[in-house]
Amino acid sequence: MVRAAPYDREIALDAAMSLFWDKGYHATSLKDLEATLHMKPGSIYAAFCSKENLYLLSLEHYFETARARLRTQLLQASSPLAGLGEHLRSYARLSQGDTARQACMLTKTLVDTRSTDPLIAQKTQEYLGRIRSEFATAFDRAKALGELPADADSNRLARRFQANITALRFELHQGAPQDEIVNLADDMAKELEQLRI
Amino acid sequence: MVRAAPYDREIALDAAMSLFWDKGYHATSLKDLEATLHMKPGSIYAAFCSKENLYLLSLEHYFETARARLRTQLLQASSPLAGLGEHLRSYARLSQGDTARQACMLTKTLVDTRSTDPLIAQKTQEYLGRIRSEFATAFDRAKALGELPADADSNRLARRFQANITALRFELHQGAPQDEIVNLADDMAKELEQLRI
DNA sequence: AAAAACATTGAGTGATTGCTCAAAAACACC
DNA sequence: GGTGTTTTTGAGCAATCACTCAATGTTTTT
Repeated sequence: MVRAAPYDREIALDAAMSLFWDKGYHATSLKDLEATLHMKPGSIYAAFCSKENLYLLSLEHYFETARARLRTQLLQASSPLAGLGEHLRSYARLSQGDTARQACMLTKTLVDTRSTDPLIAQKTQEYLGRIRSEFATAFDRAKALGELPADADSNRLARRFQANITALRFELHQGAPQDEIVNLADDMAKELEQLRI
Repeated sequence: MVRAAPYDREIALDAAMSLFWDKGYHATSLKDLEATLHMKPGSIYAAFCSKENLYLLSLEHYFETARARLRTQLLQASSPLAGLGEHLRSYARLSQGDTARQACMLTKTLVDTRSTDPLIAQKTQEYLGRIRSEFATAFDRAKALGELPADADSNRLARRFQANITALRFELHQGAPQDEIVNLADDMAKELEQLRI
């Protein structure tokens, strides 16, 4: 009998994340995970304790990745507002093929677990809040740099911005035609740029 | 043995809708349905064929109800744009308690079934499209009445409007504080009213 | 090279899944 | 009140669920 290569925690976690992101918590079975992670049930439980815990770890992995991507995107931009606008429009450029990855995993998770898995739902709310505060920080920087009026409400703008992204990504997930997605992202980006002065 | 009262199809369907809306398709078991509908498995299958079919019927019931509510709301308003604005703000007035009913069932369904139940997902997309065309019709009426410029793009506005509602309801579902919800609805409504001329 | 420590295996656990169907109960008609 | 139809019942089906563990294989330590 050939022994499988020792599992790589990072690779396994990334694969689990993809699967969960695609199918959701409840619709993903251990059989699915065994196949995707190339691990037997015993190994999965030795490494990750439970399906719920594996989901929590996958979710954390998603959050860390998403936040890192956002931060580099904001740092590379010519200004905070430009960075946020670029972030918005970058979703409109996503390939239409990869339907599973188009809606935010945090959004999908909250919908899937809000009334069945308090622990997962709570963690998800926390992550959403932390992403939102990244947006708020960007708006704060915009104020400090004179891109926004000094009396702008960063938290309110952050909530509005996050709501826009949620909606845009849901439209992607829904399968809206590419040109309508681009229009939608344009409308949202214009709204953002109108704040500038 | 006491025989149960003959089931009332409308009442049962409404109860099923509530349960599915709350827990989602995958997380709802037949045991749950039996308890909620006060029906034994045999009766459920005699009346509704399968869990999937019961879900489809519940979804249809949701759609009909939601559309009817929207239509009366639009008819009662002083103008199309005013009606749409009122529709938006009415979500912000929803009680914070009823977390399950705050996100749109169509939204939740699509997230839950997109990559596992093509039939349900497809029907959901259809219903979302039909709601969107209700919005588009309202924007058309606004144009006809001179509330909007003649060159306004009704379909584009409808998509944007629906995206806003999706986002607003998700924030409700997420548990955002009441005052922030009101602010968000205000931002969206103002955006709508800025179109007027 | 032997022993101790660790990782992986996969058949198998009891519970639960969506669902069936023969029997029984309630109804409609005469 | 008897007969035939319709509806409801609930024990129980095969399949699947999340999960366990003794056995086995692979390293590390000595």
